[in-house]
Amino acid sequence: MTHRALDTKTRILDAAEKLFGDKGFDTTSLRNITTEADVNLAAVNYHFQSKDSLIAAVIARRVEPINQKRREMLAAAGPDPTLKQILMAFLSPIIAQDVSLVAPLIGRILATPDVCRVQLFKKHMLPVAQQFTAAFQKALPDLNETEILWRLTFTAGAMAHIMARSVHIPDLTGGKCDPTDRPAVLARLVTFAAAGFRATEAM
Amino acid sequence: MTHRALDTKTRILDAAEKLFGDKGFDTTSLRNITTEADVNLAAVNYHFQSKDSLIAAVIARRVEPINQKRREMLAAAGPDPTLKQILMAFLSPIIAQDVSLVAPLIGRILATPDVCRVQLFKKHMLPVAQQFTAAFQKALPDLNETEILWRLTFTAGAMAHIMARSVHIPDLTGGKCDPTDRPAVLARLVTFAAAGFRATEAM
DNA sequence: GTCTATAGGTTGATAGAC
DNA sequence: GTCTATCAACCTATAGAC
Repeated sequence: MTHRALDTKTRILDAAEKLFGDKGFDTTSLRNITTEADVNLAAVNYHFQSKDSLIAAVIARRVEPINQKRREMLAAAGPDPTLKQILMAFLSPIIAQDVSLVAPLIGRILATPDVCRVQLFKKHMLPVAQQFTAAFQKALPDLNETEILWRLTFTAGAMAHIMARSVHIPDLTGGKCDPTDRPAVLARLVTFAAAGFRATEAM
Repeated sequence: MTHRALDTKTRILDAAEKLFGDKGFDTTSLRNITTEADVNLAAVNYHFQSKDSLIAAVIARRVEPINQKRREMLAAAGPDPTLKQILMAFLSPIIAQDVSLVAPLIGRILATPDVCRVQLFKKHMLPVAQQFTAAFQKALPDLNETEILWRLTFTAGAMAHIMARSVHIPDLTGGKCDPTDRPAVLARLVTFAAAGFRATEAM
């Protein structure tokens, strides 16, 4: 019996999550991961079959709880949620994430077209997106579905961007924007997106 | 004298731009590029010194004209541009881009933290961002600089997202959103962002 | 300027001992 | 389950002939 806190499989997932977030999926080699996790190189191919399967496992471990939380918050808002409640249910679980470690990973997923489309969007995100589009339609009956889908895309893009670049935002804003204050970021994005969703064509 | 339409250097830049956009900077090898460009492997190290220099050259070739056009549009709007004019000057040159070939590349740049920060943002984007922040402050005197920087970040994120994922948006929206209709996309994003910029804290 | 050839290093994945 | 050792393929970059 070893005195290690976590088992090998978890150690690999943790290390992979960290490195994928820092350097991206392609740049991170299995050797980088096993070194960081302090496990043997062959262990990754024993517990997971391939690098692609490992990527899928890393993503699923973080995305599924977030989507679960999204569904819970949307359900908790009752049968007729307000625009702000819907946006909170969609954004809060991913932005107000406990660890700053998860943010870069999520950002990488959303910013990498190939991995994203195949692994995440088609499997994890599409049902959630449909559920939220329906909620938006109910809250904004004057907006047609196409318009809602566009504005949801814009909102998801803003979210993805502050996730992906959370480390660099202070550098780019002369230290004026602090992305580590998650509740403040969330409040600002909800305000911004809610106004965007309520915009009328004529400006 | 060869019958080739373009010289080797341009052929390399074109091929690199295409492949970087499709597969990302790290995944694309110099061999991929020279094969696509139908030039010799050593040519890339002759005309550019290294892969990093090639990436910088590919980025600069597209980003500089866009930023130039942004400055021109902002100046053309006069000394007191409206919010919509500022947003148009910022978004139009990058979104209403002629070719659909450029969109993935721009998306990749904005989605890759490492290359982005070093190559693009610090060199190309920071002066433009400062110029536009000043314009926003003049148009929205009630908004403090931090708030403007956050909302500009959200807007840039939405822009980056539709650039990076322009190929996949129809797939994710059941064909309802068509990102190839650039003027329509631009109009929608300007409407969305303008409302977001005008939002008041209390919702 | 363009080519071939190759050095020197890294990668993902596996075979087989323990 | 964990290890060592290794394969075959790939990479960037360069040296040197033409």
